[in-house]
Amino acid sequence: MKHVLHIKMNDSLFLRNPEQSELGKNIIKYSIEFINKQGFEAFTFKKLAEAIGTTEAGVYRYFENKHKLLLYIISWYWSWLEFQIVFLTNNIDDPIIKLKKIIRLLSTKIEDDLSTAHVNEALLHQIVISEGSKVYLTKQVESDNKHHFFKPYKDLCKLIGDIILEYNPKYKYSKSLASTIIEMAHLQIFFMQNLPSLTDFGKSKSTSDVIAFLNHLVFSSINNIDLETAPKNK
Amino acid sequence: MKHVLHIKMNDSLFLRNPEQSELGKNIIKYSIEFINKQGFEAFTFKKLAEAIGTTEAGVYRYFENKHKLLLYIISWYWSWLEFQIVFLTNNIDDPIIKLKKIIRLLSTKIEDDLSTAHVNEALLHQIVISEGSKVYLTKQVESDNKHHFFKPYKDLCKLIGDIILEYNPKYKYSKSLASTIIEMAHLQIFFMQNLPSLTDFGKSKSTSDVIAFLNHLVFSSINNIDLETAPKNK
DNA sequence: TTTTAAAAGATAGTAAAACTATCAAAAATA
DNA sequence: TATTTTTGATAGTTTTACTATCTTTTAAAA
Repeated sequence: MKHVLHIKMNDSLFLRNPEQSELGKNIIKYSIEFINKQGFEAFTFKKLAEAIGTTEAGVYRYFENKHKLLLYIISWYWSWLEFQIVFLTNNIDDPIIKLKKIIRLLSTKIEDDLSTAHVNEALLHQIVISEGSKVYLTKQVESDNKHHFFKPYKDLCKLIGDIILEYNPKYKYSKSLASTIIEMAHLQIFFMQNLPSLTDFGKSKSTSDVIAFLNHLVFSSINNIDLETAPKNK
Repeated sequence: MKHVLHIKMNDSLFLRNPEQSELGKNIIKYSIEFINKQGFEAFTFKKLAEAIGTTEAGVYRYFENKHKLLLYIISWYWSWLEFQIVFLTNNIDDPIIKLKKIIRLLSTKIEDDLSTAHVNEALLHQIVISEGSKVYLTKQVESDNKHHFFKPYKDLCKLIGDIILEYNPKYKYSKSLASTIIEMAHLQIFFMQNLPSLTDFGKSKSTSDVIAFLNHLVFSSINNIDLETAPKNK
C-alpha cells in the first residue's frame, strides 16, 4: 500500500502551479538543492534555470520572484510538518507525550519522505533552519500576511499552543511559547552548527541536547502555575 | 558633567573608520534611518549616497558592502547594550534583579542616547528586531565568525549566561537560555507588531507582556532544579 | 484525426544593483 | 608651504531582476 501525500498550497504564491508539470517539479527540487548549498542570497533564477536546463523566463512563468519561491517551499514545509505531527500524535491522549514528540520532530534531522518525490525534506529542514525567518523579516510582511502566506506557520503554532493549553489550561503564554519552541528548535541548531559558543551544545553537537534543553524549558514553564513569576524581589 | 561614550569597533568591519569624519558619521546616521524605514533589502549605497549628498564611491570608501555595514551597526548596538547592562546592574548583587533588568532592557523601546550623536538607539533597536538575525543567517557566517564579527553578541550572551549561573550554578543550559532570551525578546516583539496571532500579546500590543512572558519562562526554567526534565512519561 | 489551446524554448532587451577605476579638487597635517 | 589624505565627480563593468516576443512542442478538445 502506497500513500501519496499531497499538500494544497495557497494559489497566490505561484503564477503557475509547480506541482502540475515536470518543469515545475524540477524548479522546486533544484531550488531546494541550490538554496541549501549556496544560500538564499546567492540563489538566482538564472542559475537555477541553467541547472534545470531551462531558461530564466521559464522559471518566471512559475514564480513572480525568488521571495515567493522561498515562501512557497517554506510554507510547504510547515504544512508537511503539521501533517507529520498530526499523524504522529494521532490517538495519543497525553499532552506531555505529544509535546515531547513535537519537540523531537522539530529538532531532529528529518529524513527524506519518499512519498513526495520532488521534495527532499531533509534539505528543506536545513533551509528552514538557515533561511526560514527571512520569509517574514521583510517590509512586505504585512502585505504577505494579508495574502495568508503565513497560514501554515500559524496553523502549526496554533496546534502546538492548543496542546500546551490542553496540558495546562491556566498557562497564559501558550501561543508565545509555541512560537518560541518552533523558533528556538531551529535557532539553537543553527547556533550549535555555526556559532557554538552561543549554546551549551558546542562540544556534543548533538540535537538530543537541544531536545533536552527545550523539554526542560517548556515543561518547567508550563508546570509553573504561579501567577506571579518567580521570586518576588523588585 | 557630560560623558561621551565611545565604542571601539572591530577594524575589519570597515575600510575607513566612519567615526573619524563627518561623512563617516553621516553614513552611519542615514544608514540607520534608511534601513529602518525601507528595510535592509531595499537599502542601497546609491540611495544612501543621494540622501547624504555624496556619491556611491564615497560610501564604498568606508564599507566594502552593505552586509558589512549592517554588521557594523548591529555590532555597535550589542556593544552599546552590553555597556548599558553593565552600568545598570553595577553594584547590584542579586542575580534575580539583574536578570529582570536585562529582560526589561532587551524588550523595552529604547530611547535615543544623546551621548552618541550620530547614532539613534531607538531606531537601532527596531533594526535589531527586524534585521538583526540577517547578519548571521548567511553562508559567510563561518568566515565572519573567524573575523570575530560576532564578538559583541557573544560577549553579551556570556554576560547574561554568567548571571544565570550565578543564580543557579547547577543549571545546565545557561548559554542557550541566554541566547534564547535575547532572540525571543526581539522576535516576540516582531511577532506582536506584525504577526500577532503568533503571540499572546496581540490585543495589548504591550512590551510589558513580553517582559512578563520572558520572566516567567526564564525563572521557571532556572528554578527547576530537577535533573530529569518534567513528568516522566515516555 | 484535425484543431486549437496551453506550455515550453529561444532570444532579446531594460533598469537597477553592486561594484571598480580614475582623476581632479579640497582639506587636513606635517 | 608642501605633502599627504580625503572627498567629489564621472565613467564604466558585471550581475541581478525582471519583461517582451515569437516560435516550437505538447496536450487536450472537437
